Amino acid sequence: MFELLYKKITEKISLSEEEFEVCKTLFTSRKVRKRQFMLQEGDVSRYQIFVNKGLLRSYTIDEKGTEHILQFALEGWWTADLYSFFTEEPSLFNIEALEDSEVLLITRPSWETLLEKLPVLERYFRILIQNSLIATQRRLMESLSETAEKKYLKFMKMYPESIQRVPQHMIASYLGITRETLSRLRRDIATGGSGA
Amino acid sequence: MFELLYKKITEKISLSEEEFEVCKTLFTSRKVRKRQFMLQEGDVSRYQIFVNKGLLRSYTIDEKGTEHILQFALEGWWTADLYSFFTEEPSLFNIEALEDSEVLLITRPSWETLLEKLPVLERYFRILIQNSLIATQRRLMESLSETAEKKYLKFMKMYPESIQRVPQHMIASYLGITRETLSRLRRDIATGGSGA
DNA sequence: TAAGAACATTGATCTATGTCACATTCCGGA
DNA sequence: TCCGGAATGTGACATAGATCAATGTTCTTA
Repeated sequence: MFELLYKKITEKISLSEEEFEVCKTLFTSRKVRKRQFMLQEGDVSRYQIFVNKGLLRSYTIDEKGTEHILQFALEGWWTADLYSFFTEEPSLFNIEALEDSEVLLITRPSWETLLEKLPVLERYFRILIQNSLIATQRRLMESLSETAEKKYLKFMKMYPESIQRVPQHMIASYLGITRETLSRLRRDIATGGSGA
Repeated sequence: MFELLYKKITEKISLSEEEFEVCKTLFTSRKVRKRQFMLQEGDVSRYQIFVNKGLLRSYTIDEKGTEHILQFALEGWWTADLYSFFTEEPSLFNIEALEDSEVLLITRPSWETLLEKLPVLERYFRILIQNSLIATQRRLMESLSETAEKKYLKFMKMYPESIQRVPQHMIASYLGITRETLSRLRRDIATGGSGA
């Protein structure tokens, strides 16, 4: 149940199995079914979520009712609304399972305890968040400079696995284009397209 | 010379003046003139930059030659190309002073030393990067969902006067619109506009 | 295993914003 | 204090992608 988390942590920092025992006492495990919500807009994000198995997405809905996906979270990834988690303000995000999944949850108080007992985890989370920031900055720059087609091609290269598991209209929503546009540009790529 | 840095750090974590002495030995100070570059595309980002005084911007240039501004960095802010800084790969970013400025620089090796000697700074940097991630995620979601005009109005609300004093074409470039579009929507706001 | 829901495709049309070209204003340095 | 380049403004036109509407396809679950 905790193997993946231990593996992920020790990829970034060194942590003995004895130290890791502390983690086991502070996380709780939960199974979630496809389409089940871990967080709904307006609620406070009570947990940081580690995905043990399955796939989640976090997204907002704008005034027009259009969904915008911030993140897909696969096995071994973390997700949460960090702002809401730390400030306890209501969240603007929804977090929903796209497949039957298994997650590890940690509450804010447990998380504080964890960092007190294992301060070396500050480094782990710093690295994690740092990589996330780098990726988000890149995505922002690309969203401002690339055409819809290039964004899609880069996404496919970057996340080949997600392509198989996520419906197209959600990929469109992640890329900031409509499902119709994505459908059309896929057709164009498939026919004459770019390669040949 | 180090007062602002000390103030900024102790806003987030507690650090005695004695401990802070270590910092003083690991940073170097530099004055930069307006239009001077701290980093140019293709070079490795050798420093993390703390802005003591003045204003910098970091930006990329796409294949069409269009500039896209990732960040304005005011007094008390950090900037760097984190990816390049940590991987030592050539950077895709330029970092340029928009005013005569004064910065504190820390190299990668010094930064590693700093964290070894003062591990409590892991927490400081974690919090810093976390806030940056939250802000970048919000900016990304807004760039996907808002009109040019709303993005501009939010920008004006969000940022202090000093940033609003940067040339308009740079604000346009930060918002991901052309200077012509910004010019026109400012006219529209000024005349009939939104308020009245 | 059938019916409804979710998902994908396609055509016609619309629109916000980009592009290009030129005029005007502003500002820093000799 | 004047010059030249940077910055801004504006009109005419182009276009990527959105929107609307209809149809076809594939899950899923009772």
